[in-house]
Amino acid sequence: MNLKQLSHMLALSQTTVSRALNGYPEVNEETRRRVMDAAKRHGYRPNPSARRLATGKTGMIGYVLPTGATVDIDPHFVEFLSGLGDYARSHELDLVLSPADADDEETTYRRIVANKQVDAVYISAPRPEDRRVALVHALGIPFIVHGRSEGLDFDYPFTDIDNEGAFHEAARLLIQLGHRRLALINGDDRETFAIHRERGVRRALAASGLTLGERHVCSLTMTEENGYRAARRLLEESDAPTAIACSSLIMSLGVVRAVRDLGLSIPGDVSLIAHDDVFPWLRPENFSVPLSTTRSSIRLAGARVAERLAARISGLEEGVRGEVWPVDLVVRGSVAGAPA
Amino acid sequence: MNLKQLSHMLALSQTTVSRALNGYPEVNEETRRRVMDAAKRHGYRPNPSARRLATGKTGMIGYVLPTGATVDIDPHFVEFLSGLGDYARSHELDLVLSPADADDEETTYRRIVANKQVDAVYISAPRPEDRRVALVHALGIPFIVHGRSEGLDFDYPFTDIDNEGAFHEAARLLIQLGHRRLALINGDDRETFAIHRERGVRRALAASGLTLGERHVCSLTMTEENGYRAARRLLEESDAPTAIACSSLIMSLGVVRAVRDLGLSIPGDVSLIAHDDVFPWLRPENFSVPLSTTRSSIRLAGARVAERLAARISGLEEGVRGEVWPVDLVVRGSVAGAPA
DNA sequence: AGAGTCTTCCAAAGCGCTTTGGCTTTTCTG
DNA sequence: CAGAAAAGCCAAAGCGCTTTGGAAGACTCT
Repeated sequence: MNLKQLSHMLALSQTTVSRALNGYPEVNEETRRRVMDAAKRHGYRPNPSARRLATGKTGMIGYVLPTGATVDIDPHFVEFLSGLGDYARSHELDLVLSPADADDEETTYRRIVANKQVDAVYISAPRPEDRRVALVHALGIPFIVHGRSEGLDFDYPFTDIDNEGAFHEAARLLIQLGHRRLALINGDDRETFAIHRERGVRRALAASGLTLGERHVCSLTMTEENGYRAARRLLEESDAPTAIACSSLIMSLGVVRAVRDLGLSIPGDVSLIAHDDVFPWLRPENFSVPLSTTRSSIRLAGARVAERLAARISGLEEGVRGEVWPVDLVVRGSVAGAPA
Repeated sequence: MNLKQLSHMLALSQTTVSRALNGYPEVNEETRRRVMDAAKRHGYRPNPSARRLATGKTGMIGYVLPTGATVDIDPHFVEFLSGLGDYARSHELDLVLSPADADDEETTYRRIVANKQVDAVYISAPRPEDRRVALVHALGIPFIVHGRSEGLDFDYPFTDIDNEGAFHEAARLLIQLGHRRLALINGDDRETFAIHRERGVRRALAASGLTLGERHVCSLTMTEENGYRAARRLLEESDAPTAIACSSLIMSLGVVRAVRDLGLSIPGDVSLIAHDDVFPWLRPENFSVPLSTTRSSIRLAGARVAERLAARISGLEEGVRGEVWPVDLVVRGSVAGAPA
């Protein structure tokens, strides 16, 4: 059932039927009702391919997915996706993942924009002076950044959490508990979130006249193994830290294992606070020693990004407002006063 | 730059240019070269929206993503996606995720097929008599099932691993080591993979005149917490198992924690074998006691599914061949002879 | 009543591609 | 060398929708 058939059986022109269906004002309410009715009764659904050729609108939001034999997709992605998908569904939006060579995402961005394959895109895991952000900005497609870049000479819309604030608070708590030697086991510090977290820790330390030793900050992809290695290296040093802030729950699994392997204990010998993106399958309260966390649901962020993308597509949101969500500090058993 | 312009500047008809570009035979090789050349030089890329309206081909593969406030996307998904994306990229395929109400995926399948939004779909986590499989089969869109259904009155193409064989081997090893009371901590047993795994364990036990006690098999979503609960319940019973087979690495984190909480040890008091889908961020050899596993890369499966989808789209693969991959049994420190 | 203004609808021109059917020209065949 | 077959190209008709530019009729106003 296409528009032609429908309009023919209504003895109306395609124009009128199309307009009736799309809510244009220049059609009699009585007529509109008739059209709507017939459309529903015959299960008419406009062909999206035709519509997108005519309008350029696709009803899809895009994400460029870096791939490659050595490229691992962040497990956080799936949680973000849960939120994004949940919102997208309610607005009849689909998500298209365009796989790209991780070393050349630009080509893919250009392609999906030039081909009008999606109405908007989002960008995740941004870095300072992120080229993708600059690119989509230049290309003029609606977009939202999940996270923040830095050092760009223009403003752009983003949704981020207060990584600096979160880690500042975490560090401040540890310092208040008497810790003097803190360490940070961070994610990839080419990404802004990691930079902000480090900044937060440093700021808290500085406020008490302390510093973050150069060897006391690690930047690694967030795997259990890397958490283990980092913790092990840190704790075997002569000036081992008495408290660790860790950027991910997965890494802290490794940290906990390292602590145990070294015959140390949490929080007796070392306090631990990690960032929790809220996974349904791994919860900080269930760690052998319940883990203190800075918590922010990445799933909620996904839903929010979808919401803003939808708003931008339909013109309801304009401007370049960046929003920064506060992060909860949840204190559990893994922190205690510094050992004597 | 569109076809019209290009053909005009080549002084050829759109027909000829289109055919030259798409490799049709009825065009002079010399002409084809000229066309190809000009196309490249001017960076001509056919508009996909127009192409899909004309041909019905979209260059996209689809996946219906169950969503909802209480629905969690399986963390395995992201690894599968890595493989799928990696292959898809090399074939210029995009992946479209269509979020659906988890209680009504059918509507979404019908929509994406009716609208010709994708060239093929894949289905994951199938159940016996899976309605989605029956549906896409009936709708006639090319598809591959990742995993297997059961009890369907038609054949269909799938890529699965030998779950039954894997858990049969695992259980057989444990039995050979003298274990008599095995337990299975399984995933959701409404899904075929879990049924097959249980079947494998039972078959191995039966071969030695043993059985799987009713209370010795748990079926839960695969979270750390559920692994803990299940293990704890099992090990606190009077006829506690001396060996556990576990369906996921994440769950076994909880199992290990439970064992430790109860003052028991692996493998002294209880042997443990888990299934490993191969996550980059959590590796069985790094467990405090290196974990024996049945191993199969879900990422490879993703790539294979993409490969088969691409083949089916281009007509290179036909028929309903199901393929079943063997699974490695990797023995590490977590298994030992049964305690006296 | 005539002019002007709405209201309501329509015909037709796109959107940019593929493909059918046919028309020349060239090449082969007996 | 005539006739048939093959090669190479083209015009135009879709694909199914939106949107432009009217037009016809109804209504208002002076």
